[in-house]
Amino acid sequence: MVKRKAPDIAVGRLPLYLRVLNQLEAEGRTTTNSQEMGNRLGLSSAQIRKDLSYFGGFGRYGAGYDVAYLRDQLRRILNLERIWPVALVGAGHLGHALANYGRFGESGFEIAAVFDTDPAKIGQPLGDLIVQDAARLEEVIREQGIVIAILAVPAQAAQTVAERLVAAGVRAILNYAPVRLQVPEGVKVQEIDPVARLQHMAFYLFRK
Amino acid sequence: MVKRKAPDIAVGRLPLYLRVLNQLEAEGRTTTNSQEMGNRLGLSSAQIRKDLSYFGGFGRYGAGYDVAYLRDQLRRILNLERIWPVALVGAGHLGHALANYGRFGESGFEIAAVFDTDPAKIGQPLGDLIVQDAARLEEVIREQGIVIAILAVPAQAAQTVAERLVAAGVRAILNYAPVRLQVPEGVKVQEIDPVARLQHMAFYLFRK
DNA sequence: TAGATTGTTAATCGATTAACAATC
DNA sequence: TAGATTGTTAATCGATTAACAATC
Repeated sequence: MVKRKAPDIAVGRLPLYLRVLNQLEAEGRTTTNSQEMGNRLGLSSAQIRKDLSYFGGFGRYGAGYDVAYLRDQLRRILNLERIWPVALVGAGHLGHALANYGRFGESGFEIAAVFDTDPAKIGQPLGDLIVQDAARLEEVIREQGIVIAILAVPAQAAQTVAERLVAAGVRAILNYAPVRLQVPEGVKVQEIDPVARLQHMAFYLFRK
Repeated sequence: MVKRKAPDIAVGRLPLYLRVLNQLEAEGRTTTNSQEMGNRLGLSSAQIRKDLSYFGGFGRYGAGYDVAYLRDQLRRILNLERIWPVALVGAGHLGHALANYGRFGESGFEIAAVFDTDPAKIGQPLGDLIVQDAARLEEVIREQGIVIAILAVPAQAAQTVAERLVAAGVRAILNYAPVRLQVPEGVKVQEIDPVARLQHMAFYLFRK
């Protein structure tokens, strides 16, 4: 039986499963099952079993899943067995929050370089790093073999910076600018737009 | 012909359409069409026309859409003709970035109160506001008639705070904590988890 | 009128769920 | 073995797209 390629939407849920497994482990739990994981995430148990089945069989019939084992498997599948160095572009308020975000390290990522164009910011410390001149973006990214970037620059600068990142070898961009980036085939982009999320929810609020 | 209720996934794209219309307007454009909007968002023109059709007919046959008119209609549909006061819980690095985020005001939202439990933070200024004791959460939220909150607290505090928010009248939560909140029917939650997004993209990166 | 683009229908595609045989 | 839960299939559900009549 040939296994169908996992749809992107299923891949996108794997990090949630990983998150739940980490939580379970922190609670001292050693086994779980698709029903319990589903409850914690508001998903059906069938969906969880189906998503996992794209990648293999990780459970034991009648007994569920070993928390540590499934967690390790998901980390392997998601390419998280190494620490990915990440370039952060933009050292404004958001850049500061991201540079100080404690969860990257334990999750497989590490901010390895921070850039800005503002002369007042260049040279200043940010977390463990020093803000570098964005003019040196390509150079530093190539030197450090960075393939993941976080874009925290103003909307009007985002597309240009994205193109420079891609030219320098970046293949995944977490984009905080409210712009749909145009990138070549093979480059992944995920957009984070809190305003769009708030507006989405506002639709359901009662008019007062 | 009875109009089918708009699916949530279509509602969630309306803010993107609104964003594009604002951009077009900033560029001085007065008309557009579904093809152009689709190009800018990486969506098909059919999808845009279909999404809009759940709410009415906003275009002109042969001529496309009037930018300002469609923008106004989307603002009306999304309940953005008023400024929604928003409670921000958590005055850490992320809270600071959010309190200083310039885009809320022009988008229909305004951070109206900031809370934290840390005595070192309570009383300190944050943007135009003063950080208040989280003990007074319910009181302030009720007083100000706040129904939208942004949760920027540590994961282990998130569920408890969410319950207090809901009890105080909040009906929409933008959740930055890496936890799937359990909330009653009728309360909307949107989760923002940059780590999950990075992990999603890491799946597609070449193993090195 | 000719040309263009909407709004809508129907077809297609893909994702979720229900159900259950497999199996520990 | 009895009980439990997986992994997988097939059915269902829902979203997207193609196509085109409507219409300015």
